[in-house]
Amino acid sequence: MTPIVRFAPSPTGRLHVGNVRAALWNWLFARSKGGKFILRIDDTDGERSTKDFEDGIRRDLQWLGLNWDVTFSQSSRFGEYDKIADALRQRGLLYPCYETADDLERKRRLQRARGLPPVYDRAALSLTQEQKKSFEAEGRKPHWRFKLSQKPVDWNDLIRGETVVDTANVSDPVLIREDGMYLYTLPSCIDDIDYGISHVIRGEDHVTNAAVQVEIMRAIIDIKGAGAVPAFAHHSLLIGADGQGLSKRLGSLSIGAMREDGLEPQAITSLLARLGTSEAVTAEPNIMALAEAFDFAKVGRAPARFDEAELLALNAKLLHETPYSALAERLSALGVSEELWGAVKGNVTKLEDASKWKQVADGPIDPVIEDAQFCAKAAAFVPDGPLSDQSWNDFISNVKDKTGAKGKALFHPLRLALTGQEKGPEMAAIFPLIGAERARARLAGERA
RNA sequence: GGGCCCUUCGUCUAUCGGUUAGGACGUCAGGUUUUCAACCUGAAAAGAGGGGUUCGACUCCCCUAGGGCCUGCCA
Repeated sequence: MTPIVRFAPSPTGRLHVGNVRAALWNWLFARSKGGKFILRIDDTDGERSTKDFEDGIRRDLQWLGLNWDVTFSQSSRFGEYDKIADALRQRGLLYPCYETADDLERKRRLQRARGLPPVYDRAALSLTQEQKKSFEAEGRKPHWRFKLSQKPVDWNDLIRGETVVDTANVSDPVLIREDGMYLYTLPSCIDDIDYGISHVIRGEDHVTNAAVQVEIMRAIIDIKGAGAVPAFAHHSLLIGADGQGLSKRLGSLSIGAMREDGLEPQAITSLLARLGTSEAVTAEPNIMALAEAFDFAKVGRAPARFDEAELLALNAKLLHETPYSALAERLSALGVSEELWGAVKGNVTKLEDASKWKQVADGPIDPVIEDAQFCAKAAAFVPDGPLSDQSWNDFISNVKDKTGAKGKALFHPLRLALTGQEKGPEMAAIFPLIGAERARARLAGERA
């Protein structure tokens, strides 16, 4: 049986590192097993969902290389949800409640104050027909809760192992709001059954939900007379480099922001695929290679730290290892030649850094003159005509002979004058690209 | 407040009662580059604390501390 998995974002915000990790692991698992990856847009909340967010999510996933086999939106399936909801009502598994949000809030506070878990007391279950009618007569609309079994639900989680959640400690979930809008819970369960989802891979913030969903899915399977409860894999969530939860600063960790910042998608997927696993994090230009090594057995249970500095370092490493041919289009758009890339790639963190070195090669830049006399003397030894690979060596030997400078005292002032930078690529490689004329001018302290 | 999960080098982790506690990234050192970065090689670096159980605990149990998550008419 080949797996069918889904990533189900709600289009109420941008994709960030946290939900991309879930998306990526779903994708890697599907691809490693020759399965299907479904992108489902959970847009039952018509007020908060926007087309812009949906488009953004699709764009981000595509940019990362996470292509999908099937995609659909929940808003196109309300008819299906209505059918199941009716069947659940008939079976007494979906019952109307008339408490207001304030009522519920008050109850919860009271329970908490008494040291009790804030679980819904099912008061609505003992409402008489007359009471319900009088609520309706007042113009009150019910919200609808699913009646849980109040028994332990267990499953063998692919990451967490044997997991048990006692639904006696969980409130009967509201499936339909007072205004008739579906919460994500029921549509998600129906879709997972209808689309034959074999594995639900997501964050551990859904562990309790899983128990609830198992019960709902069993009811749906019973109604339909077909379908199967999927396997679950709940991974730990990411925390920040400071060891604290990520939720507060998710905005800056959006994939869109990273793209705009000039990061390579492969750096992001390389890090997120292996962070929190026993697999070493390496710069992996080919996302399929990540899929081949993917295995739930390698996934740890402790929260893993996401460090932007690590991502940046990985981005640099990736670029250092990438040949010109793979980047030709983007580099030529920056006006960076293969020769220049070869000389400077070891000194870039982001691709756009190559522009800085193009500027150094083509000018104009302001030289940094440490020792004007020394630089002026050196200028006299810049060879004439086009410079070659050998030119730097010839030049430096002459300067050394005539000035007596050597080592750092020799190189440092020349590097500063010629490139304006403290550090950079090997001078022998970049010297010919700067050219004799500009080199003389810069050594004289002129902008060139 | 209640529930669930977690805690090994700075970081991600291996170990599934007996190991010189291994690897990767980072750090540092050396090499190379007649400088720096890059690159190559090497080194330093860890079982949160306290109790048990055991001939023997990183490993099993309990407590403490710390962290994450859930506890919504959000997802």
